[in-house]
Amino acid sequence: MDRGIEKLARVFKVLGDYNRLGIVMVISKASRTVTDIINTTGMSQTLVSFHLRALRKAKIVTTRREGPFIYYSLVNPSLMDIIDELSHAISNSDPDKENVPETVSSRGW
Amino acid sequence: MDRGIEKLARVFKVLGDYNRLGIVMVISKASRTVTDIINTTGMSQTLVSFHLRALRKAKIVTTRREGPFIYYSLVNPSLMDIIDELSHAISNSDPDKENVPETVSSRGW
DNA sequence: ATATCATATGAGTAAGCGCTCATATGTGCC
DNA sequence: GGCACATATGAGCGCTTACTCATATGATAT
Repeated sequence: MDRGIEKLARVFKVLGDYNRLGIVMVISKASRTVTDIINTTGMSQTLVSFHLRALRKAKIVTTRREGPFIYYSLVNPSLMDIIDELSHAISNSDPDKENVPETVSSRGW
Repeated sequence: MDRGIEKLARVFKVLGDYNRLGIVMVISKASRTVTDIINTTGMSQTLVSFHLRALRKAKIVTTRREGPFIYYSLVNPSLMDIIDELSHAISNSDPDKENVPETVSSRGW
């Protein structure tokens, strides 16, 4: 069992969830409060907290407390670039959708 | 539900398995026979086939038949670069291992 | 101290996932 | 055709995962 690959696979797995990926995108530009994430994504408080725990455990996000608020941000901001690259890579290589592929980072988040 | 993100999450999820990630790495340099993959990874034939199905369905790999052999290769070879980038990104950003982090692509595969 | 807002946690559940076993399909050779 | 090799497939099973509910913790203000 290669430890490096195992760890890498774990990061992929954590990112391999629609809601979690959404959270990562929300906090990718700037650090965000949990309430921010709740409002932007529309998920329930508990669900957001649940996924944030997974992202914390995988060391993908960090927290900074500021009064009653907790700000979440990416441990490594370049992660978002990698996500974007992957997004491009997959939209280039499957032609079974006819509309122009929307880049992930082109949304309002 | 954003379709682009959903699809991206699905690719992440498929890559988020130790065995599958191993297969991707095996075939990343050059296309490989199923038997090659079996021998290189040490997995059982059924298990390799099982994971190859998932990788096919996610359009991460393609096949080319040559006689009785089926060669598997990455649909988009740049995927391996992205995997490597992510590998570096995570090994840079957690200092709780003291030994020099081994790059994924530095193994013999 | 109590109330309120912000966030986290533990238990429970249903669905999904990884794996194995047995078997099927496909290809080339005799 | 029949055999050997290469690969795929369907069913079944246990473990993990995503989610919700209820509740707990932490911070601030009154």
